[in-house]
This record gives sequence, structure tokens and C-alpha cells, in this order.
Amino acid sequence: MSEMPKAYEPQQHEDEIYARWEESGSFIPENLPDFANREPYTIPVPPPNATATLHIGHAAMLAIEDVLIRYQRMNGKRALWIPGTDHAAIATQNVVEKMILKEEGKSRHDLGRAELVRRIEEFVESKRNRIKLQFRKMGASLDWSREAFTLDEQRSRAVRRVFKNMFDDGVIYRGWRVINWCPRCASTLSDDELETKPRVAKLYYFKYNKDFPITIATTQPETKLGDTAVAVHPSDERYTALVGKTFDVPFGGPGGVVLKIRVVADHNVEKEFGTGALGVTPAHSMIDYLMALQNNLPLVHVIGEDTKMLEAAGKDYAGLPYLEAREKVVAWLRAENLIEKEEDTEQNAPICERCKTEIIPLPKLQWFVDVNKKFAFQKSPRKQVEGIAPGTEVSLKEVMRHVVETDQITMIPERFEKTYMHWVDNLLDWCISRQLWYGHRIPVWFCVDKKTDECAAPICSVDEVIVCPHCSGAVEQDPDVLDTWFSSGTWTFSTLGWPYTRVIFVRHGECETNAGGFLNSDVTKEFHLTEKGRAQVATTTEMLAKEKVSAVFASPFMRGQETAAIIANALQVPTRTDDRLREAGLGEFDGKLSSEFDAVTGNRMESHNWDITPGDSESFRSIRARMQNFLDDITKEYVGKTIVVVSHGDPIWAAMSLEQSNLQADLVYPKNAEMVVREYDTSGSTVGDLNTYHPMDVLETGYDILPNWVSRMILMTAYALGEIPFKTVYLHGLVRDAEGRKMSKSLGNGIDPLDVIPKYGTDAVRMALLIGQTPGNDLRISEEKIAGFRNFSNKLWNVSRFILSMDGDVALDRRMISRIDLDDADLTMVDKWILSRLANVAKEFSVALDEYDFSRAGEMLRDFTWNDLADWYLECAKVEGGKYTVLNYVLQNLLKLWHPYMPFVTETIWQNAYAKDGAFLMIETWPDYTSMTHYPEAEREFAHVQNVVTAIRALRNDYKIPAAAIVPVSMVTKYKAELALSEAVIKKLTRSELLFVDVAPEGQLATVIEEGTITIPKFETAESPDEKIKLEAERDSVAHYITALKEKLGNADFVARAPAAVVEKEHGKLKEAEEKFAAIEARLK
RNA sequence: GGACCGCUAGCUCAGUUGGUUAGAGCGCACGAUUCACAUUCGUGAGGUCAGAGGUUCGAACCCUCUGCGGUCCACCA
Repeated sequence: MSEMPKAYEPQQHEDEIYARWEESGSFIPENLPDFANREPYTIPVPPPNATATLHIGHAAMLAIEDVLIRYQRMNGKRALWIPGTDHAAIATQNVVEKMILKEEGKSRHDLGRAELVRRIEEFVESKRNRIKLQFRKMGASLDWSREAFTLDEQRSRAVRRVFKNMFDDGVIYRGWRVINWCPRCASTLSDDELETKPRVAKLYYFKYNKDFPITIATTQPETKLGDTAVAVHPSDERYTALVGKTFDVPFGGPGGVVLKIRVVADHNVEKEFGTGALGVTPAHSMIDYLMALQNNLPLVHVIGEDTKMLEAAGKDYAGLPYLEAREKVVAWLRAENLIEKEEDTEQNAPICERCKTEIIPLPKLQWFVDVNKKFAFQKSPRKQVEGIAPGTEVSLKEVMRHVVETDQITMIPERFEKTYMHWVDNLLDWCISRQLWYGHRIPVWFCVDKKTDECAAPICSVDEVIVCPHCSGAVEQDPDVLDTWFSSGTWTFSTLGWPYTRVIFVRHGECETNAGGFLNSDVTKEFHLTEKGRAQVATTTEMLAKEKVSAVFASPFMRGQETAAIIANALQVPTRTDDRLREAGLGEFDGKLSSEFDAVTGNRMESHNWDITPGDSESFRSIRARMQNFLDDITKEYVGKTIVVVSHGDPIWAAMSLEQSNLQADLVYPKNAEMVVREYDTSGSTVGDLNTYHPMDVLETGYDILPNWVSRMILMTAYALGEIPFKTVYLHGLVRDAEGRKMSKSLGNGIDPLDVIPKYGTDAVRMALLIGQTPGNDLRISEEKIAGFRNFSNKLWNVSRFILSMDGDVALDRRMISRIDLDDADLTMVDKWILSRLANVAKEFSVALDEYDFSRAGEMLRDFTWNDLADWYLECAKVEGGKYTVLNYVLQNLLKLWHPYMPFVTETIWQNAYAKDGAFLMIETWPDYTSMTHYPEAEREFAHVQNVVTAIRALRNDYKIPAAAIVPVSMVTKYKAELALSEAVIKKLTRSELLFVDVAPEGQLATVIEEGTITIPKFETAESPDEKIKLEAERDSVAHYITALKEKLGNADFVARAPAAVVEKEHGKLKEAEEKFAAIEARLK
């Protein structure tokens, strides 16, 4: 064992330990011992912006997730934690644009699209490694071999695939919509990308002209040039007579417009605001737009994307910036004397979250995800969403509601399920196009020349489109990119290899051979489908219609060909015949009854009887091999696509068997025309990451991105896979400063993990973020708190140092001590006490982790470590001596328990003390608390010792007995037998000579506790407080307590209605209190 | 306007299905320094559980109302 320095110096160990972990490959689940038999456990890292720097929020997130993954890994799970970063389209482009503008004075338009994208990619590449290095600093045990980026090739393929599927299903559509337009970014913004800014605006009350019967109020008079209606509340009697009437209204002067205004009734109008009547401008207001949709009003576009007025605003106004147009309209209204009133009103103006520019609502042709459109629900080859059968017509909204409502996804804390439901219920179609240059380009092309009628339709394709498929003319890709959440919404499955090739095996329909019960393996003999068989295939074809099938592969046999033909015709896809899909060779059994063959072969899958070839028939092994061979080829050709493979019972059954490494016979032999769905990665294997690790177990993230991200993942995954993305959502709070303020650069109140990690150590930072945090609630953190946990890691270090410095049994050195090494006969009461405490805490700690109660778990273990172990047991051990085995047993388990919270200090100690051949603590097995022994007797006994020790110490303190003095202590107690067992301990810990007596000596200082009366001789010091006063105060308090207890027990209702155990407990309390009272009284006489 | 959260010791927070004389850490006060650790040890003070009603044998905990602080959503014509 190497010498351990007096204080733990984190910076001397952390980087080295992390590097050793990583090099060992232990973060990769497939490198864990016996990985194939471990149950998978998966969490994704919420991908930070690739250009981000580690901040305290990331640190909190990583600490929680690393606890989960380390705990599960030690607990025998096949633990996978996937790292990655997000391209964050709009945020990143903004940063780079600003940088270029500042450094070179150039705008994105000066550079051009290709150059800007190149510059952004260069910037991202230069920053991407920074955040990854910082994740390592936090000790995060991420599987870096699976690292993903939302804009890399694999993720792009997933994005285009989902888009294409949605497009084909009509879930994605293109339409005119009023959107939030940021003139500065020259882009559409989603509602989530808005902030609001309070401001005071001028509210003008006026009539469009003298003849118009209704006065309206507005803060934006220029938009009135695009009004098409006036809306009033349906129950507003002032206007009832006018509803439904239409007026031609000249507005804005001769160079203005003639408005066609209809008076409509709408519930969204507030009677009390303004005049209770509102001029409806469908093109430039969200609410007006919705009213226009409901009332079928036309939409007049008067403000352009450059913030200048358009032609439709009239010739005097066209071309004016909208603010100038506003002045001009107001001037005209004044000149015409139409303004009745002007007043200031407070409003919250929507602004761009990135650049703070005021947004303008305007209509634009955009791409949307339709959340109400019904589509056929996907069939999952793994774990179907429960309660929605494959093929069911559902909308995204319904699915999103369903999976949470039925608890297939649970949220911690639960109250966020309400927030989520509220969000889902109010969900509008999701605008997914962004007028940016950086991001996933929308995979849609348009024919330029449109030579045929068909050319008008947009062409959506996963692969690059070079020419128009209809006229072979030039095409142009849609210039927009996708909302960044569209790609991060695929995170759980795109990081696991999706899209796979989806293969739907279909066994041929009933054939004459099946009907006759005989076999055929001679391709030249043409047996046809029966009537029933054709009907079976027709039914299957109906189900297949909901799939997006690219091709049909068929066995060369007539029954395969006929089956394939029916399907291919209906689906309008080509058929390819492949000999590898042929019927099993039956040799001499060809033409015989199937029962004869079965009698010889039995269940080959179950019996592993793969090599027999009765009657020169084909072996099962051979059938498996040709199916694997077929899959190897097609899965490379059809990545991300769906194909139908029509074959026979045995070959399909053999293909199904390929996914099982140790065959169990739970694969049911396919019936005629039955569909069997499988997904394969590009190596033709179904045993890919997606199958092993999806759905994931936990998504841990901040509650602030519940709508943006969590909901979108649920949406995308349910749509694309027919599955939930994860089972549990754990939402942490925001990290705030000691005053509860958000940490920000401008306030300068941020705690930068990169500052405090070198100062206090990563473990201390992790502890400070884990203890005191409650899910969904914000966490306050200060440097003092981190310093406190630095002290704790040093404590653990010194506890270990003390234990490891003991001379012990050489044979036990560097060996795992098990329960068997501890013989009850050799254990003292104190030993039993600490072992019992360890058993309790190991269990409670594990249970708390299972319940995601990180704070309580950490506090519990800290109290055990610091109070029970360090302050009590180690002091006792010094007195009793010879604790080598017990101490090492406790320490080994303690290091394991602490490892998920404080990976570095525990691993460092472990490497010093116990690691054999450098084996890591991080892959040790979790303490088996079920095998640990509880000693309830010892716990009760030691509690008495603690009480007595504390009482004597308090007595010494109260009466100013010099610390060094060894004093004679007399004690009257009914626990003499138990206390005598630890007499040496009590003496040493209290620096006293302990004497058990029957009557407390007179003339001494006394204290009365539950265990009895303790006295020490008076010491000659001037300022000793009066013993009598102290005792009297204690007596009064006990008397008060007794009164309360008696009152309670005297209450007939209480005795009658409370559970017997509770009443019993109160009686016990009363008895104890009365004994204590008597002892004090005796002393005071 | 709608919804949600919080209010417990000077500060930060625990308090599991109602059954404690309401807990922890930090801070504070007093005392201790060769013996694992001063990044330490010992002892102690400190709370009408925001307020008012109600349910109950029993309320920090359940219900209603009020107050204060905070967050989110919608709207702001």
C-alpha cells in the first residue's frame, strides 16, 4: 500500500483516474463482465449546444445522471449512458453571425449560404471537443464510443427518414400561416423562442371613417390597412344589431385602401377592453388569424418581411417602414378628426429570445407537423405502446396524451404530468421550418420548369433528388432548415442506430399443399394458393397498406410468387424473386405428409437439432445460413426502408431464430399469410443497440425543457417506432445562487464549475449539487456549501487512512472481506452496533436511490460516515483495539456505496487499498444488503452508551470541569449490565472513572437522563452554574410533558379510537417520564 | 385571466400513508491541539411549522379561505 498523504488533494488524482477508467473501456457496457446476461439500463445525456461551455446546470445534470448510471452499473445492469451534443441551429448560427459581424463587419448575406455554413461548421468543430473534455472533468462515465451529434450523418438520416414518413402520412404539410417573424434574424420563430418585454404603448380610439358605426381601439394603426373585420363579443348588446353586416370603408386617405369590413362575433373579444370592439387584421396578429379561420375571413398581407409596408396597404403607404406608416395613419386620422381618445396602455411585446428584436406576426408558407391528423400507428418489433394496436388510426396529440395518462411514462415529480397534459391539450400544429442556413435542410425539392401536371407536387425524399422524377428537369431544394427540436426529438432512437431496415416477413397464404397436408420442395411443381389462401393474403395486404413498403421480395415457388403478386400489385411496388427465400429442401419427403417429416425432425429450434438431414432434406442450420446471407445483402441496400419478404414457414422461422443467441422456443411458427416484423442494422442483425437499449429507462433533464424537448421526443418516438422513448422522466430544478437568483454572466453571480473543481475537487462539487436538491425544485448553491463537502471528502479520506494504517491480518490484506470472515463470537457489542448500522444504511441508501431521492440518500450516508463511523465507532475501536476485519469490511462497503456520488476519492482510496491488478471500484458489485446482519439488541444497547457518554460530557461542560481532568463518575442505573459491557469505552470517551452505585452520592453535581442519575464531585470553580436551578428547569419540563401525556391518555376518545400500538407507545412514554421525574425529585430533596 | 410551486431554527433545506418533546448542514456561543483528520473534536443556544377557519381521538402533514414570494401558459387588440 502506498503512503496516503494527510489531506486529500483531488487535483492530483482526478484526471489520471478518469483517463484510466476511459482507457479500460469500462464505460462501454459490452466490456462489463458477463454483459450479455445483464439487464440493459439506458439513459441519454441531454445534448448541450456543441458550442457551450460547462456551466453549473450541466454539472448538476451530469452529477445526477452519473449517480444513476454508476449505481446501476455496480448493481449488475448493462449500463449505457450515451453522450452527445446538439447543433442548436438558431443559437449557433446567431453566435457565429454576430462574431463575423463584429470581427469582419460582414453579414450572412455578404458571405452567402455555403460560406456561412462552412464557417459555422468550422466554429462548431473547434468548440465541440471543449464541452466533451469538460464532461470528463465532472467524472461522467459516458460511453464515448457511442457519441452522437444531432447534425452528423447518422442523425441526419434519421431526421430525413422521419420527415419523409410524416410527409407521406400527411402528418407534415405546407401551408400559409401567420408566424412569428424576427426581422433581424430574418426567420420564423416558434412560440418557444419568444420572450416578452413589458412596455407602454399608445392606444388609439377611432373609427375607420365618419360613416363607420363602431369605434375600435388599437396600438398599431398601420395594421388597420389590412383589416377585414371588426369583432365584438357575442353577448355585447351594444353591437348585436350590427353583427353579420358588411361595410365598404375607405381608409387612410386617397392613397390608402378601401377596406371590406364584416362585423363578426367572437368569444375571444373582451367587452371591457378598449371599446369592446376590435379591428381584425388576420395577416398580422395571431389571435386575429385564428378568428379569421373561424369566421372565414380573407387575409390581407400589408407588412413585408423587411418590415416595410406592401402594395396592399395602398400606394401612399407601400414601401414605408411600418413605424413611419403608423405615424402617417395617425396623422391622417387626426386630420380627419377621427380620433376619439388616446391613452397609454401597458403591454408585453413579444421579442426574439436570441436578439431581442420585436417580432412581427405575418403570413408565410411554412412546414408544419399536424398534431391532429390521424395516421396508422406503427408496429414495434420490440415494445409496442400499450393500448394502441398497430395500424390504429391515431393523432400525435392522442398518442402523446395516452402514454402519460396510462403511466407508460411517469414523471418525477408527478405534478409535471399535469403541466404536460395541459401543454398537450393546448397544442397547435408545430411549425418546423426555419429560415436559417445552418441545420437539417428540409428534404423536399421542387421541380423548376414544371413541364407536366405532376410536377407541381413537392418531392420529398430521404436521398438527394437530382432531377424531377416526372419531367427529368431541374429541381430546387426547399431553402429552409428544420427546427432544431425536430432533430433532438429523435435523440433516443437516432443515437441507437435507427433507421434500421424494416423487414416484414409474410408467409405465403394457404396453398393446395397446406390444404392437403403434404409437402412440396420441388420448385417445378406448381401448387397454387387456395381460395382461402388468397383471402388470407388480401387481409394481410390491407394491413401492409399502412406501411411504406419499398419492395417485395419473393420465394421462387408458385405459392410465394402468387402471394407476392397480390401484395405488390396492391402496394404498387416492384417484386424481386430471390432463391434464398425458397422452401426448405425436403429430399425424399417431397410430396409426403408433413406429419411424417415432423415425426422425424421434431422441434429443431428447441432441440438445437440443426444438423440432421433425414431423407437428404436440408438442415436447419443451412436454412438459417441462407436467410442470414439474404438479410446481410438487403439490409445494406434498404437502410431506413421497409421491405416485404414473402417466404415459407421454415425459412421465416429460421430467420426469426437468428436474433436469439441461446435459443428458446418462444418463437412461434408463422401461420399462413402471417406478418412477422423485424428491424435489422446494416450487418443484418436484429441484436442491435435499438433492440437492446430502447426504450430507454430514464430521461433526466431540467423542467424548463419539458415542452420543447421531452414532449417532442415522445411525439417523434411514438410516431417513428410505435414505442415510448423512455419509461421515467426525472426533472431537476434550476441551479440558483445563494440569493435564489438565476446565475448569469451579467450578474456575475455564477459559480463556474471549472473554477471550483480545481479548488475543491469534483466530488465536492457533485455532492453540493446532489444533496439539498429536490426534483422539480430549484437548488441554491454557494461556494461555502461546496467547501463543506470538500471537508467531507477529506473526512472520508482520513477515515480510510486510519483504517488502512492499522496492522492487521496479513492474510486478509487486499482481500474482499465477506460476512463469513466476521465471527459473531469475536464481535463486541460495539462491533455489532456498527455492522447493524451499516446493514440499515446500505439498504436505506439503495432504496432511496431507487426512488430518485438523491438528497436524502446522500444525507443518510454522510451521517453514517461522519457520526456513526468516524465519531463513535473509530473512537471505540481505539479503546477496544483489534478491529482490523470489521473496519475493513465496513470501509469496503462504504467506498462502494459512496462511489456513485464521489467517484474520484473512492476510486483513489480503493486503488490504494484494495484493487487487485488495478481492478476498478467502478465495476465492483454493489453491497448486498440482504446478506448483512442486523443486531437490534446491540443498537439499543449502544444507544444507552451514547446517551451516557453525551450526558457526562455535557455535565463536564456545564460545570466547567477542565478538559484534561479525569473525574470519578457515579451512576445509578437499571442498565448496569449493558453499560458495564462498554465500561472501558465510556471511561475513555468521557475521561472519567465510572462507578456503578445503588444510591447517588449526596453533595455532588448531578444530571438525570432516561438511563439513570449521573453524578460527579463539585469542582472548585467560581462560575459553575447552580445545579439546583438546572435540575428544577429539567423537572418542570418533564412535569409539563407528563401532564400533556396524561391528558392524552385520559381522553376516552383517544384510547378508544387510536390504534392500540399508538396508545401503548404513549403509556411507555409516560412511564419513562415519570421515572425520570421521580429521579429528579429525589435529587432535589 | 388560467395553472403550478414555495412559505418549518439567523441562512439553505429534510420531515415518506396524519400518531416526535419537529430534524440536518451551515452560521452562532462556550470548551478542546502531539496520539486518522483544525478541511478537526466535544457541548450548547435557537422554531406558536406564514395567518385564520375546518375535518379528526390526534394536523407541519388533509380541506377551505387569506397573505407574502416565485414560476409557467394565454392575452394584451
